[in-house]
Amino acid sequence: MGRSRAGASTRRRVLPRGFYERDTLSVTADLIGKVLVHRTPEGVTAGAIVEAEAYIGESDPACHAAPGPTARNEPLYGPPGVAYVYLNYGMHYLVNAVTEGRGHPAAVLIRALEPLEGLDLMAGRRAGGRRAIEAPSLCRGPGNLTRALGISLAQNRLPLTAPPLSIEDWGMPVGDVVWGPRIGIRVGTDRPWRCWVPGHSSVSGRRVPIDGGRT
DNA sequence: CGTTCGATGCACT
DNA sequence: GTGCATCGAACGT
Repeated sequence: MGRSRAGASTRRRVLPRGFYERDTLSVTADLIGKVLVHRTPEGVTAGAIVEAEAYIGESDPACHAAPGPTARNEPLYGPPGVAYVYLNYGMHYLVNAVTEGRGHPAAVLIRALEPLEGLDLMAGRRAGGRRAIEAPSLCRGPGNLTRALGISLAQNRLPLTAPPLSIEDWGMPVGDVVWGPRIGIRVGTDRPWRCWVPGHSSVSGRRVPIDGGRT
């Protein structure tokens, strides 16, 4: 047993299906600090979740289950612990973790990661002939993180409880999280179901809450 | 700083 | 045909 790294725990536990088989707001909060990992032939990319949103049930107008069962949202009605990926605005893939189960369609949208592993690969996938992307921006925003990790419709319905796509506990220290309204949606903005690490440089949207940001 | 707006594919009405 | 769970360039203040 090589104790490889100094400091942080080296134990890496893949979250089991039972983790997701709970009320969605609890899962959302508990996903903060967990690590989304994608293992591909190109290499491994991974990042700690620092921002997520809950979408809960057919009564949530912003949830894809709002219209009832359709071809696209079918994964929401399936077992929890599965990836729900879809194409938005014709160009961005968004990844969710399906929760609850038992015919109760709900999911957590992963909105931002703190890059931990495979930063060069992320940068290569993000590159678009523009200037170099700073590390905190590589996985800032739901469309950006899927691109950085190489997640597309090919990963839709994959279990998150085993490679190649998994969410793991790497023993990352987690401080306080805060809640606020979900962003980027036209309906259901009244529900404070967005959860994030306050002040984190990889969180999307306006990251300086109230006090005014200094410097 | 701030806001506006085009890109681009497809699920759903 | 309409409208997105987005992003970033372009422009205004």
